[in-house]
Amino acid sequence: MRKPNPHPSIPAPGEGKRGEGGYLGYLLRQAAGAHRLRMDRALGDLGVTQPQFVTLTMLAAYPGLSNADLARLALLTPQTLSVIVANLERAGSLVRKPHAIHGRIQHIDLSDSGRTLLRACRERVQAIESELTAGLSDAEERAVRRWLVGVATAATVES
Amino acid sequence: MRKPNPHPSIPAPGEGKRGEGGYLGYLLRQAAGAHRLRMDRALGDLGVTQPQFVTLTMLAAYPGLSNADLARLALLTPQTLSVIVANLERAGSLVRKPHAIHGRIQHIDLSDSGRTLLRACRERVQAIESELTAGLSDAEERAVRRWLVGVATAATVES
DNA sequence: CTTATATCAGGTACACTGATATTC
DNA sequence: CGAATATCAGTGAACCTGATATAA
Repeated sequence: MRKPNPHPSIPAPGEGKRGEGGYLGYLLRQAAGAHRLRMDRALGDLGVTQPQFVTLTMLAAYPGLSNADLARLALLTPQTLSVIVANLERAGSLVRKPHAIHGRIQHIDLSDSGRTLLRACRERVQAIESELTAGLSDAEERAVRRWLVGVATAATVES
Repeated sequence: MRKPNPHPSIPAPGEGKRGEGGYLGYLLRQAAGAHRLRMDRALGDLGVTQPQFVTLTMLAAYPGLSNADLARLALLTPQTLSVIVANLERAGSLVRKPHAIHGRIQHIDLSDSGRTLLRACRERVQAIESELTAGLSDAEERAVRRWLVGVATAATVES
């Protein structure tokens, strides 16, 4: 039992009845977990988590989004995302404008320090990103992207 | 919240400088999150989470693994996995044999109810699995699998 | 002494449901 | 009233690091 796994190369259990490789969902989870780990390591000393990085990136691309908007984009509940936003606000990375003229909507924007922080994050993430695409042909990368988007949106459709 | 989401189609922010679609890691996280959500919904009333399902599946494929073994396979720390194992043990889905003859290794096996539970989980997961591969040609599925495995193992190699 | 195992202790971010208040 | 927003309260599984004890 000591070395049941000289190099698991991820066994991916599951009856490969009609297929070959076992659960695709298992591989998806495995890959996402590994990626999350690398991101945590890369961004850890900046005090930024993966969900926080996503949120910062969203806000950089679409300034002034509301909590609810962000939750929809991230496919999370507003309550969940409000925690992430609160943590980022506590760190001074973003600013909420209670303003909104009408409604109780709170528009959220990156602060200057938030923008600086995001730039620092991007530098580190770039290296990881490049490795993700390394070894993929253009056609393969397109297929992978299309598949990922499909999986992400499929869950959105039903409900 | 009923249908707040006509269909964002996941913007995937990130400067598409040299590429087109933005962060691949973002899409990966998005897809994994959506998949986790679907799994939670499908397995929720069985009281099983995705990590627990993975662990059960592992044990079915490789009975008698230790906590440390499982942690390595799942790319997690032993402490993290021990929590998952503890939850499964509390539910009576698995049995730990303090035995081990030598060492303090605790061999873990599915209980009868654990096996029954796993069967029930599989039925529900099958549907989700099929949807994952739907719309993929054989070549594309191979590419996706290869990519996922690569991403998962890349993090393993370094350290 | 070194390595691997298990486990205790502590901490945190994430993610959920449920209930409430506000505003259009 | 209905719909969308925000937010409070509570719960819990999953992650982590660090320290400890035991055994090969």
